[in-house]
Amino acid sequence: MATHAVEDYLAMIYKISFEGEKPTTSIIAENMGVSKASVTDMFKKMAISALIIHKPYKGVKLTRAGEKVALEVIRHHRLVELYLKEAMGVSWDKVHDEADKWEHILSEDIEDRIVEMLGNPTHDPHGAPIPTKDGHVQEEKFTPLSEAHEGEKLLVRLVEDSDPEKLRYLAEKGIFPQTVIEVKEVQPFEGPLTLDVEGHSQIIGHEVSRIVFVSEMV
Amino acid sequence: MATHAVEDYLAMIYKISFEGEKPTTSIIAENMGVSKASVTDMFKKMAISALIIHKPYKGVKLTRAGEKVALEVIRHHRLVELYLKEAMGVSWDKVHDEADKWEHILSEDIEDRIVEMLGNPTHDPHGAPIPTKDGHVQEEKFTPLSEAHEGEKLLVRLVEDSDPEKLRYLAEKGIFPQTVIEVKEVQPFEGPLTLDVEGHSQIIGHEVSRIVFVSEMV
DNA sequence: TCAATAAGTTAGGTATGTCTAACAAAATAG
DNA sequence: CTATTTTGTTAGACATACCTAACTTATTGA
Repeated sequence: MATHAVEDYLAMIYKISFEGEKPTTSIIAENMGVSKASVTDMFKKMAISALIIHKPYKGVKLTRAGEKVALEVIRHHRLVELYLKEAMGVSWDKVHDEADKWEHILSEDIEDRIVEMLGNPTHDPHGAPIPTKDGHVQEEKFTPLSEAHEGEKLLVRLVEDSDPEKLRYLAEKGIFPQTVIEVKEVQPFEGPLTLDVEGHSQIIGHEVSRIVFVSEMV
Repeated sequence: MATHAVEDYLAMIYKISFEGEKPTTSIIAENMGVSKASVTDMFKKMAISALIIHKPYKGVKLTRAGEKVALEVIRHHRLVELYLKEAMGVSWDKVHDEADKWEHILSEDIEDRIVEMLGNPTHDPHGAPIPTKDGHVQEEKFTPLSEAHEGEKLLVRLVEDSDPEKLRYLAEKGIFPQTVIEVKEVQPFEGPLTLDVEGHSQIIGHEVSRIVFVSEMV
């Protein structure tokens, strides 16, 4: 069994890879908030356990075994986020930090009960897909709202979950997954966007628009 | 902040003391499933942190600070047990082991939500009182069913929660906290007890009767 | 009361997961 | 194409929480 720390590393490697970055020693160190030396040690251990393959300067690759552990942790995380929101009424900006703790102690039994209570959910409160029990996800790539153009009618699909401040801000503006927004105006030089969010005009900054991912309405 | 291990030691010391035993190095080692040397180390650390006072051969005493931590962990444990049973439908023989994991990661926020959802509960599914947030419990002493006499009409008040097998067995017999039972026959030499449990005649062994605690009906 | 037993501690070790400082190697840029 | 910068590793520590084996101290029972 992987330790909590190993689970965290594997999930992070998965996430970084998914985002199209190379999970190198430095990048993982940066994202995990630990020193590069610690990452070197961990990579060594995880390579011995056949969870990753490490090529210095090229980054790390999850083996199928490593990927399975990563997806299980991510499944736990996203299920717990949704459970906290739906069953316990925790606001969506707080569920991430709680889920970081719960993801490691969730038993099969409780996992199954949560799944049943939530009716086999497919996505967490931020729009991220929940991996299946047998270790598969179908992650989709969406466009950041920061790259939207005037006149577009967009469907919010996913919001990055790690910054509570920004999530609270977006909640105030009425921006959640499944919200339909129309882009009224895009100011140049990374300027603000004027949106129509369910009949209300909202102006948001470029910075915050980068964590909102959208797809075009058909 | 106390580590998980320290929290476990403090809760165990509280429990052992409450049961009238002296929490000595050996007894804690036995109950925690660790070596005596480990307990010596831990006692030293906890004494430095002013959580306990240790007098070799005399046992350990919780300081008020230590007691508060112990009661907080126990509060978490018992609240989670009840939550798992009431809100998630987990059977009472399984809640203990799950709660052992949850008790250490429960945030104030989630704790408050659980309390609210359960309507300020006072007792866990085994009949044990839930300490208050400010660190007080009013634990009551009950008589083990193993010491009951023929003809007595008794109210089940508490069942020890650590043995799932026995809990499942008792559940089959319909014996829970608040169940009324009449003692029909007590066989000598630690023999079986014949009970009337809500109109059904039940025979249980002496061993299992020792984890059931009762009070007399008025 | 004093020897046997039980209880407790010390010394030295292991595993996990961190760190800093020094060093090595690869990538990149002029 | 080599010098600088970036990236990565090694060496040596530290904290937590364990362990066994050896030793010491207190309790107890004959």
